[in-house]
Amino acid sequence: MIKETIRKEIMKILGADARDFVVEKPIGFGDYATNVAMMNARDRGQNPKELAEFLVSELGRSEINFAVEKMEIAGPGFINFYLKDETVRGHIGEILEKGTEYGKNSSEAEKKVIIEYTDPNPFKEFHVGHLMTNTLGEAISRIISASGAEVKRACYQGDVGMHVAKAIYGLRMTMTDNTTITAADLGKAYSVGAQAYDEHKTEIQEINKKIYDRSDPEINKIYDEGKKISLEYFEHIYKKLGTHFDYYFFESETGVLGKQIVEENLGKVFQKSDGAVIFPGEEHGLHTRVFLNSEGLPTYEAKELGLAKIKNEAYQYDESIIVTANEVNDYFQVLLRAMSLVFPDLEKRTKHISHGMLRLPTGKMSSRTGDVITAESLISALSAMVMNKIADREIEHKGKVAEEIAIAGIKYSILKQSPGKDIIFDFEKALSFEGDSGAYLQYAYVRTQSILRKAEISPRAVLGESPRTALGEPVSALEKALFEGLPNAVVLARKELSPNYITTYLTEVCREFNAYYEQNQILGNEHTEYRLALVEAVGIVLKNGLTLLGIPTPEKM
RNA sequence: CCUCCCGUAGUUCAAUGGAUAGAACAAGAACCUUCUAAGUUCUGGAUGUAGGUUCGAUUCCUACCGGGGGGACCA
Repeated sequence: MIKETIRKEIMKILGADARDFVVEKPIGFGDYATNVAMMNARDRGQNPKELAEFLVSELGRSEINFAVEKMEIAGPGFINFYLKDETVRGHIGEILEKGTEYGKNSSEAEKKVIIEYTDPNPFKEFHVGHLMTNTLGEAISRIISASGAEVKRACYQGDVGMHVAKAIYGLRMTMTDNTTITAADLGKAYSVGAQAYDEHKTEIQEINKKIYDRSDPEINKIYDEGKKISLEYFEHIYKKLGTHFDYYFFESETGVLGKQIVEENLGKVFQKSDGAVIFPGEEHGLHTRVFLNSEGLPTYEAKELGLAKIKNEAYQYDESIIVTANEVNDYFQVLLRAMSLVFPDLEKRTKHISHGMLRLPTGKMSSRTGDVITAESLISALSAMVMNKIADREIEHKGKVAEEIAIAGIKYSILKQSPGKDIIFDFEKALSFEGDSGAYLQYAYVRTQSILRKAEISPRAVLGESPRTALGEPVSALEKALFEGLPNAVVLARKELSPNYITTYLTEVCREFNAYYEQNQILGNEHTEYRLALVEAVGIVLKNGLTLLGIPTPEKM
């Protein structure tokens, strides 16, 4: 990329001890700009403008001149680089050549990354919170893959514990002997069990124990079937969401190992306290947490230590990323500190990132009271409204398209924000499909494909020719937006683990494309060949970008 | 009480320490005999308060105010 070339040439001039600087693509001040002069002037006893002038004259003799038309010094000492028209237009050809590979890089070709996300619990609902984790985790997985790393997706599921006992209690109360369990029954059963917990505590605790030791054939049967139904149901959702997992880990597996790890480090890392085994987080400026409860059972904390080890045995990762809701941030701090003492080599490679809560105008949700919005009900409610809107259009597989638009609406609203903050999900706005929304991006893509279908010549035909065929008109804002935009956004999104850089960029491309579309007739004129190439480039950028976000791209809508 | 996160237009969100703080919705005014108007163009409107660091602060530091999460046997 030109950006890297500029950086490299500046480093050649200044030497390796130069202070860090950025080369970025600002809006309205040339095509690329750098703050290098301001960053380094003081060290050299110069003022920023003197240094900038020196750099500009040196750069004037460097290889960037193949691409750069002129350089200007502006403001307090920025250097603005104006690219040559053929550089910008030449990039359109590059986009077409690379096709589905455009936007990717190979900076992490040797790296192995495991990423854990979604983590729904069998016997409970797959609710909108899981939808958020899944959307973010899937997007990040794809973005890391796009930088060349090998990425394995992991899902960690709580198949034992009180929530399961409650659900089984509820199932026994609500099911008659000869019915088979459905996924919908499980959510209801959990709610029944949770509400009955205060009155039937001992009975439910008894069930919990039997789940662990598998001593009761009737409970085993309900448990095995319920778990199977749950997991099948989750797969059905994953298919809708366009996600899949390479590894499934269960609490029933991590618990045994976790307990063992804690016991091995008793007295060194962990301490006994009030009959439980704790990690004294307060000594580290955090808070103290229980790892083994007074009955000797591992808590989630201990299980997580077991999980880290199991993950590493399953896949020798260089980096392990765990995506959760931010309500467990403090807990993860404690856990990672404990891990740094038990498995320092694993802790160094582990990173926890979190997202905010999805808040609905109706208020808070609770699976305990059954007052949840499941992912599926949200998707189908939105799909129905989309169906209504596209009722009189001639589209094949209308139901599928409607669902893809609905999912795009949800995913877009999650991925347009920087992760970590709560999301206020407003049905009305997600459905209005005006302005920045999933449908806005999909619609722009559909427009590109519609034009390409109508065209009688292939835009590939212009590939071999010089992009100068279009020199009769000035370089448009659209062409500038396409120049190296997606690869830059991918690099930034990877570095910050923030897909929203890609979302924002794609929205900008769409805005420019729609404006271009209004002002310029694509088909049937002297510029058609070049403009078609441009349209195809827009289509490639949108398709590749949306795919990285996990947002589907229908061909018609 | 302790601790972590967040305060940006009326609303929902952007902004890798940089230049004139970007969008969208809502409000007002235009544009469909032209490649899908789920679109485009134009007009108003914002960094909680007080300090500090810096050539430069929405961004970093301190205090305060406001909102949310967490604080030993759930995660």
